[in-house]
Amino acid sequence: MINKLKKMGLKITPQRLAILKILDGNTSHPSAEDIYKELKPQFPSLSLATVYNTLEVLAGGGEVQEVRIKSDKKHFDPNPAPHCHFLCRVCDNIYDLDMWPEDLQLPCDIKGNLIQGCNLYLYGICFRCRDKYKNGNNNNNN
Amino acid sequence: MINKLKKMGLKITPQRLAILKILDGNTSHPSAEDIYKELKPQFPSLSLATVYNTLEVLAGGGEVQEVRIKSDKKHFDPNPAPHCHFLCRVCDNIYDLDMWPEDLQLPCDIKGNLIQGCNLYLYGICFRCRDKYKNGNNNNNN
DNA sequence: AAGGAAAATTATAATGATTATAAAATAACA
DNA sequence: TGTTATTTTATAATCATTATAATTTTCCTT
Ligand SMILES: [Mn+2]
Ligand SMILES: [Mn+2]
Ligand SMILES: [Zn+2]
Ligand SMILES: [Zn+2]
Repeated sequence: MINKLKKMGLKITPQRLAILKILDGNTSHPSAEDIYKELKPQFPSLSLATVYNTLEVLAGGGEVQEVRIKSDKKHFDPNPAPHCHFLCRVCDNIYDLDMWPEDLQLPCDIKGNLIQGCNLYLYGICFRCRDKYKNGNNNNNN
Repeated sequence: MINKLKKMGLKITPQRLAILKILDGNTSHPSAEDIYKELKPQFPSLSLATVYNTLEVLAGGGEVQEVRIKSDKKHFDPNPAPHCHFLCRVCDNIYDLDMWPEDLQLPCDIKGNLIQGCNLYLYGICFRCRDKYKNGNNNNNN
């Protein structure tokens, strides 16, 4: 955790450690504001700009990846490896999906173009929301 | 062209026809502002809001697709079929790439999730820009 | 062809996520 | 412990997109 910051030549600060701690192993793909709201109680002086700055530098260093599956807001993923993201249009959650086109290993060459990065975004209805509909609307437990 | 509008129950206006004409067969993936700037000389009264409204209704009707390969701006594509987009980090152009994962035909089911839509975005250096570098910087014709 | 309702266009303001700025605080090194 | 570069913070600015409301236009009916 601390190593990630040192590796990038960044100073260790409580704010950065807290942000990294939230991200570590997190598969919920939080936005900058999500992280800010989660930390604000423990860090009353925390600034949203600090969260943005930290996420930007982590992304620039390849330690986290930006997920731009929604049109209005960026989300962040501590797993920097290219993998498939799925947005459920019903519950609005972003999920990892364990599928990746075999013929797309980076970096690669496609018709003379050098492919260095890739995003695969899927949209639909997650199995949880499908199940809810399947069970009918007679029991309205959202 | 006119049929697309009628099919969607929209009124035929000069502005909409002009926007559709620009889009027809266009593979440059223009933004709303690109289209606005191109039309403004011929339509001095044209409002940017009209361009946005038209693109939104066309996208909603499945006649064009939004391309969100850049983080700051939406681009539009008259080809509504899912296909692969590639952003060159050098020239900043968006290109179509003729590749699509075999195992991803829509709609489909992945682990219980219903997949209805998909975006595949690639990033790198296009063959044109690679050629320029290959030929060295001694002839500086950008 | 003229009238009129509904829809579209326009100018303009509002929104909201993100980025920039500059002063104050802090981390890390000697 | 002191010094300096970095970071945090509060705040303002940016800018693509969306909302609003008045004006204009389409298009169906007469
Ligand atoms: Mn993920
Ligand atoms: Mn395209
Ligand atoms: Zn869901
Ligand atoms: Zn290029």
